[in-house]
Amino acid sequence: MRPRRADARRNYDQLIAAASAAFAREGADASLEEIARQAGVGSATLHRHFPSRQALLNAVFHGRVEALCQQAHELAEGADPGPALTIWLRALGAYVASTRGLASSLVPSTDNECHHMIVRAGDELLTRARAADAVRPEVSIDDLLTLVTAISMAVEHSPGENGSEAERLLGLAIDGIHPRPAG
Amino acid sequence: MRPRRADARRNYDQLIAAASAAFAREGADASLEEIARQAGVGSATLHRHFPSRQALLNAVFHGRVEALCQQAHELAEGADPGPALTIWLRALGAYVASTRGLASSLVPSTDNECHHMIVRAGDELLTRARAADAVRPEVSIDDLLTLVTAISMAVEHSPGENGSEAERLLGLAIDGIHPRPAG
DNA sequence: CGCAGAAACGGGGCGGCCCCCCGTTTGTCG
DNA sequence: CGACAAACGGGGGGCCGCCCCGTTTCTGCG
Repeated sequence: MRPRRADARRNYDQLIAAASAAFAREGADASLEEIARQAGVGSATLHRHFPSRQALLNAVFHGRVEALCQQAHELAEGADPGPALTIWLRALGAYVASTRGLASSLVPSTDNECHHMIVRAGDELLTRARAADAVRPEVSIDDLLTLVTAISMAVEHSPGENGSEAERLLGLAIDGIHPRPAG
Repeated sequence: MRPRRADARRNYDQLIAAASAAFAREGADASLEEIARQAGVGSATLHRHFPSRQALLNAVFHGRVEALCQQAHELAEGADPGPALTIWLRALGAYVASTRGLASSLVPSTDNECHHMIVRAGDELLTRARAADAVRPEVSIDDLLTLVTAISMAVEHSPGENGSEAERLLGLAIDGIHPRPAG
C-alpha cells in the first residue's frame, strides 16, 4: 500500500495530509490539482499514487473507517443487540455527517475497501439484532448504509447547521427499521 | 419565461428537449456543451436562456413537478390525512427515483421555483396529517423532502436495479415519521 | 564507496468543461 | 421595406483531470 522508496513515501504522506485538509475544507470534490499543489508535488505524482479520486478518498479516511469498525466490534460484544445496532448507527451517522467527504468513501463501488470494512462490521451488529427480533427481517446492511450516507451527503450540501438536521433525519429513519409494534 | 421572438422560442424548446434527454441518459450533471450541441445551438445560447444548470433543470422538470403538486392537492381534498401523506410521499419517491435528474431540481436553493412548489404542496398534506396526530409533531416538510431526495439520489447513483431499493428505503423512513406507538 | 538499473518525479500537452465577450445575423414592427 | 432591438454563436480564457515521457533520485550490489 505505502511505497517502499523514501521519497515516494514522503510524497505519499504529504498528499494524504493535503487531501485530508482539502476534503475537510471543500468536500469530496475538491480539486486534485490543488491538492497536489498544496502537497508540493506534481499532479502526475498524485495520479501515480492514487489512480482515482476514490482511491485517494479511501486512503484518507481508511483510519477513521477502521475506528468506526472497531467501535462496532466492541458494541457487538457488550450491549444488547437491539440498542447496540441503533447506538452504532447513530454514532456512525453523526460522525459521517460531521466529516466532509467521508460519506463519499463509503459508497459501494468496485474494490472499495472502506465500504467492505464498514459492511462487515455493521453486518455483525445487524445479524445479532435480527436474531433478537429487534429489527425487521427484510432490512439489509446495505439498506442501512445507504440511508446513513444518503442523509449525510444531503445534509452536507445544505447551507446552514447540519449536525442537528442529520440527527433528526437519522432518528426518523432508524425508528423505521424496527418491527412495527401494532398493525 | 418563454422568449417572445420566434427563433428564440424555437431554440428554447430544442434546448429543453435535448436537456430532458441528456438528463434522463446521464443524470443531472450531463454536459451542458453537449446539450447545446444536440439542440443545434451554440453554448452561449444555452447560457443566455438558462443562466445556471439549476435553471435548466427547473425548466425541464417544471411540468412534472406541477403534476406532483396537483396530485398532492387532490389527495389533500379526498382521503384521510394520515394515509394521504404517506401515499403521496411514496408516489413522490417512486417517481423521483425513477426520473434521473429530477431530485436535483428539488434541492432547496435560492429562487428554486420547483422546490417552493413541492414544499407548498407537501406542507398542505403534512399540516393535515399533523392535525390528525398521524405524524410526529417535530417532523417538517423540509425533513420529508430531504429524505425523499436523499434516498432518490443515493439510489440513482447505485448500479443495478433502483426502483425496488428506493421503495424499500423510503418505506423504512416513512414508517419512522409516525408517532411511536409504544415507548 | 560508487555505479548501474530501477523507481519515482513532474513539466507540459491534450481534451473537455463552463462561462462570457462581442461582432454578426435575424426577426419584428412601424 | 427598412431600422433597431433582440438573439445568435464562434471562439477565447481559465480550470480541470489525465497521461506521456524525458529527467532526476534512490538503493542495493559488487
